[in-house]
Amino acid sequence: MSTVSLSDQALRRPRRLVLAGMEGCTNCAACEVRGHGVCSALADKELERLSRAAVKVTVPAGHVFIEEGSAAHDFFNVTGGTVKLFKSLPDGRRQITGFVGVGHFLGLAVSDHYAFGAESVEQVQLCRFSRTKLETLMEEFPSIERRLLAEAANELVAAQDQMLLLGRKTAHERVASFLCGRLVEKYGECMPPAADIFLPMTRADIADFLGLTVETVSRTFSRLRREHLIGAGAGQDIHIPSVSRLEAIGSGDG
Amino acid sequence: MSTVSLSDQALRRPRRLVLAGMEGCTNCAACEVRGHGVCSALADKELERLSRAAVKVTVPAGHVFIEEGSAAHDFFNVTGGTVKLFKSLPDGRRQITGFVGVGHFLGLAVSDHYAFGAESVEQVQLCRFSRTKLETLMEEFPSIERRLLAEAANELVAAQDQMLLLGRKTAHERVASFLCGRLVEKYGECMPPAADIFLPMTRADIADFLGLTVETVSRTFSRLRREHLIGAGAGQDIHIPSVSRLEAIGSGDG
DNA sequence: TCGGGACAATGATATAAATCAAGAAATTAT
DNA sequence: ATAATTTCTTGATTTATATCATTGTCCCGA
Repeated sequence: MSTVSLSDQALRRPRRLVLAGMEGCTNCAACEVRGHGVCSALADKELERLSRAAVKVTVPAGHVFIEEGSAAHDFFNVTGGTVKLFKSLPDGRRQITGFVGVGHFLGLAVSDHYAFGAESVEQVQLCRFSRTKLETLMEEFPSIERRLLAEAANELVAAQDQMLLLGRKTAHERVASFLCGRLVEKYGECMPPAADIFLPMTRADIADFLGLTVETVSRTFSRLRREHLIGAGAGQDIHIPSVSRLEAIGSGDG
Repeated sequence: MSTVSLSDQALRRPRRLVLAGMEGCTNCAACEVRGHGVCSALADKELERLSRAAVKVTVPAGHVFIEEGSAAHDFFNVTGGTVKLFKSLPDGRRQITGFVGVGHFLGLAVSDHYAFGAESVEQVQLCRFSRTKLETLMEEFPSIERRLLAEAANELVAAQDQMLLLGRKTAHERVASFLCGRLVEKYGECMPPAADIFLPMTRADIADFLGLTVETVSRTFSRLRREHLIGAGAGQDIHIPSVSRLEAIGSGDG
């Protein structure tokens, strides 16, 4: 049995998939049991092939493992930890385009160079495939392609939400949206009325994700605290007494 | 879904697609001739099937043909004109996530409701498919799936560029990036040293795309004119005397 | 040819967020 | 533990862009 395994959530990510026939696992026990993370949407034979083609890698916190603009040889599946994806301007301004967690694929580049950089936020586990191998596998097993299409469609929706945030929301709304996003990441569809979240990233990362400065992010957290929209405890652990109130703020209904 | 935007880095747009065997067109003469907009990456037999499954629709300028949040029954391919995709906040703030032109697919929704709205900028021709039919066709012809994956990957790159623009660029840089994006749309890889473009959208649309106000967009055009980065002629026809200088501004190297 | 309505440009002023500056916590190293 | 860093918070001030207000320009229909 191969020791290399794709993340458990790899194929269960998108709650509802784009197209018929992709309903697959959205947390299926089967995946858990098999321990390979690639869900029932893929046949066992395909799973075998994927697993054998992957190399497991561990990246310590704070390491850039995809350099912006470098040759795009590999394709990754996150099996542990959180990764930040970013783009930069020549003078150092930086935009984090997303935080991706367990189960996400990355490296679906358009050209033969990565259009973005990737850095580990915490210690991260990855499954690495060569892209040429992935192409071969896709030829053989179209279900992989379907899985990637579903992932891409989900990311596209997230990207559009983020564009609305960056283009039109206030700092207050941005931070609220961000916290709601983390809640979705943690709870998916079944959102509790109150919740706690852990933020592995720094204020600076949050600022670069929300198109703000560290100071504004910090001030906004303080304001949310003052308004009792988040609990008093500072730092990385955030208590949210009323998820719905926060959602209202984040979606501009505040 | 959203396309376009194509700022700075997006200059290395689609041309080369994600995966082997997807080289196909993004405006190929063949498509023009065939008149269905579905590119050469698809075999003739598949094209036949797609064409027969599609209904051709003409939408006059300024019509919303996808209502935000409405049930996602259909899937479209743009065969003429320009479409704007957008998301709104309850109080009317709006973000245009992309302008999409001939050859683009749209409606690759994640759920059974569209996450965005779509409105024609000019008179638009569309091929409409039912999504269920598309699913059937995809089962039969995996190359369609591959084509959609390529499109989605391209849009994702464009979306990341747009996030960098919205989160970190100045008004000056945003407008320059926007113009460069239109140039890429028109000329693709082979960019002339100087060029003219026609902007079918209003200043208000440009503002909603760039996360600015109409006034700022107008002022920025005036500034670019004053700096001789664009020609003196006002309105929708823009002359760009030095494409490379504009690109430098747009990519933050100004 | 004229007149009305949308679109665009420009000026004056307001403001949200950035920048500059300093101290307080938290983390890591010694 | 204690020192050295880094991260976070808060305050004072500046600034880029938004907002408000006005005028000019381009269409299109009568």
